[in-house]
Amino acid sequence: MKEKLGFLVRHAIDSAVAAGHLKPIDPPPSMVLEIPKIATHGDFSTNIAMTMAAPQNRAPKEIARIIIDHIEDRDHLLSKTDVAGPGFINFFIALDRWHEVLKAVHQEDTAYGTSQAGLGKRVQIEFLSANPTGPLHVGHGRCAAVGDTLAAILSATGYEVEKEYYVNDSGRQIRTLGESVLVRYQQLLGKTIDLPAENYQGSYINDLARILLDQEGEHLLELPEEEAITHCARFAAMKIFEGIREDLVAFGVSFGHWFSEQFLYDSGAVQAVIQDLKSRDIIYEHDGALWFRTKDFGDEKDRVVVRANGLTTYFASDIAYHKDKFDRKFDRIIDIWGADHHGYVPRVSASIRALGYDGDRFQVFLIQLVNLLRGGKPVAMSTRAGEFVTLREVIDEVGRDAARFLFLLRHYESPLDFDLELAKKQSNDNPVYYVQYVHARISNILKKAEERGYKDIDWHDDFSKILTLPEELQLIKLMARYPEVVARSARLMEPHRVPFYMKELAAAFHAYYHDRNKHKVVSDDAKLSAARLYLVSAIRIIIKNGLSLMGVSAPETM
RNA sequence: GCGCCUGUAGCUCAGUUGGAUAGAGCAACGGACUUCUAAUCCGUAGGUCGCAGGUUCGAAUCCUGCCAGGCGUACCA
Repeated sequence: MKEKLGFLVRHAIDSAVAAGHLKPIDPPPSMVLEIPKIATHGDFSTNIAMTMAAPQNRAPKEIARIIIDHIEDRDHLLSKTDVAGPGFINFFIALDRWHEVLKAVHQEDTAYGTSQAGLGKRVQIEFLSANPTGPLHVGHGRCAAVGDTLAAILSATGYEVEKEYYVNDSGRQIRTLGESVLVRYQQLLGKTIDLPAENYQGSYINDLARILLDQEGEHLLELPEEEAITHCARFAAMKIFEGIREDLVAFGVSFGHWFSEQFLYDSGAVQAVIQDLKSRDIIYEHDGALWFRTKDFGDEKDRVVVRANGLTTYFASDIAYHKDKFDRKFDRIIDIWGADHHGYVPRVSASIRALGYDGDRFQVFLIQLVNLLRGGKPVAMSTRAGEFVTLREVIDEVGRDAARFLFLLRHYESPLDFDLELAKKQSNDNPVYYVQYVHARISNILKKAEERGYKDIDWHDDFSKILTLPEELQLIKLMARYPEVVARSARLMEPHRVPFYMKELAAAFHAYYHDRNKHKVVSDDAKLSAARLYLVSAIRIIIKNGLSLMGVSAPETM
């Protein structure tokens, strides 16, 4: 709808210029068409006459009038056009043109809302990538929900999307994990050793030690310490990783690729990239360590890649990792990190530029932290002390649908308060059910309608003459906006726009549904019933599509 | 100190790339179930958009400086 109108206006400006009524414009003015807040200002409005006023050296209202005079509305899209305020042009869409939206929704069905902006482009989105040193917690849940939904939204706008999880299965934190498990293992066998404070303290370490003991017996005691630690580390990381994968299944998140950090070492990729950069003097030696000249590429200082003790830093493998991503030829590479990693962005960007890649293709989105509450009171969380609420506990307690919806309901740049009590409530506080209820209600209407003989209703041109109530028109206009909501959500990488739109559509439907005396969907009037059934089933399609982007189910009954 | 994020109704938050009269939900108050599902709806009330300047036809939105909160600022991950 908006595109058609945009075409009309651009065409009008061109013909006004051709007729000599306006000066040629270079570059052509950017078109902002928007839906006014106030209904009496029309279905769409544009400020284009005002932005053209200065370069044209004419009054905005005068320009607006000229543009309107040159609109050639051959398809009778518009019922009225006028100039208002300081120079807005307000457009009123002809009533019967709106109803075609319903036809489009039904025809496109699960594809309604998809678009082509990303067609032919490959995007990789890496998210979550939690270390296999402990179970997923609530904060991970937010990253998972946001990443997964962004992937779905990008996919809906035509991109070929690859979701990847980077597994930090190497390095110091894995060794620490091994040490922690070994100590607990030894304790189980009666040895009196304390768990060092820098080790992982969580009770899941005890559980892992117990499983290890049950499965393999006491033989680890006889191994040299290094070997025992390595063995424990492998065992624990594998077990924890299995758990993470199970949690992700329960949360409805899937990855196309799992990328191992260890692989970057085993394949020699890390050493190779270090050698290469060293030969180009981008990596240099100082105080016995190897430093990357990140400062020359926008970071505030140079960063260590290999420490004086010979161990590589996390940054070293990340350089090789991002090189690998670029070598896989994606048009866009997106990293989604927790906001506590934001200080890390400049050095990774620096390394990408230092390697000669196009830094514009790389974007990092930082997800702000989650504050877990219960009944308004903060729940203490500390990974190191092992006090945290796991994602699994949240899924078990509030359900996957509620958890995902609530994680998505906030702009990712805002910290999120996640209240467990609120998430469980089946009331107005909890928008998940509010939206899902629409799907259930409409499903029920369709079931009832079928019992009365209304089935598989097709579009009929009469519908535009039947569905004329203001509420019905309002619903249709709302439905017309859906594709743009998805497109905008993808363009701005802001998934929260989808649930907000869903709430709005749900509210409009509930209000419509509730006034049954005025507009009951299924009645004795066959034509009216058919038209309204067509209307509500279109709403159901959009609700289902939107929820599907969020990974939230659309129940038939509640 | 420096960097990133945030600041809008009592609370939790939206706000269409700078538009016309500031928007929801919750909480509060008053109403609606003989119904296609009340997990719903209708109404009332609630605002110095953190503060101060600036940019222009026009600012919650952009710029500058403050104030407050969160996070970060390792030869940690």
